[in-house]
Amino acid sequence: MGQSFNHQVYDIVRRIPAGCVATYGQVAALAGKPRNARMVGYALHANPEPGVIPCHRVVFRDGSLAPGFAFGGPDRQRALLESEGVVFTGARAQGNAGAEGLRVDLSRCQWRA
DNA sequence: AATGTGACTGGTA
DNA sequence: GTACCAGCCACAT
Repeated sequence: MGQSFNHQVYDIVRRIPAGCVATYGQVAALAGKPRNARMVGYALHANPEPGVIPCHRVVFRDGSLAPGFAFGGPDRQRALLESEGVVFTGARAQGNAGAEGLRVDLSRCQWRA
């Protein structure tokens, strides 16, 4: 049942509390596949229940956001997270989303199961 | 069945 | 500090 992983991802992301974020690798690990961080992103892209699954609370390991596939823009994602009380830092990240220039302060807002 | 791609990550330049 | 590259695993064509 390969769908289990997918379903697990949704279930895990769904229980991330507001004001906190989780990394793709973290969700993947909780789902039982620590190497499938990429698959997590893929699963969230499928997002069967938008509005129910807070995929905006899932970020890169460095705290940076997706380059441009999210909800209508990483700016939208950042606004949403800030609205929930997530703290951002004004530093740039790796070549992934440096254009956006902001990273979540994982030290303070990363979710713990 | 094989090749290419990717909402990732860690390591290196 | 940032930028780029290679490795990884599952899905799409």
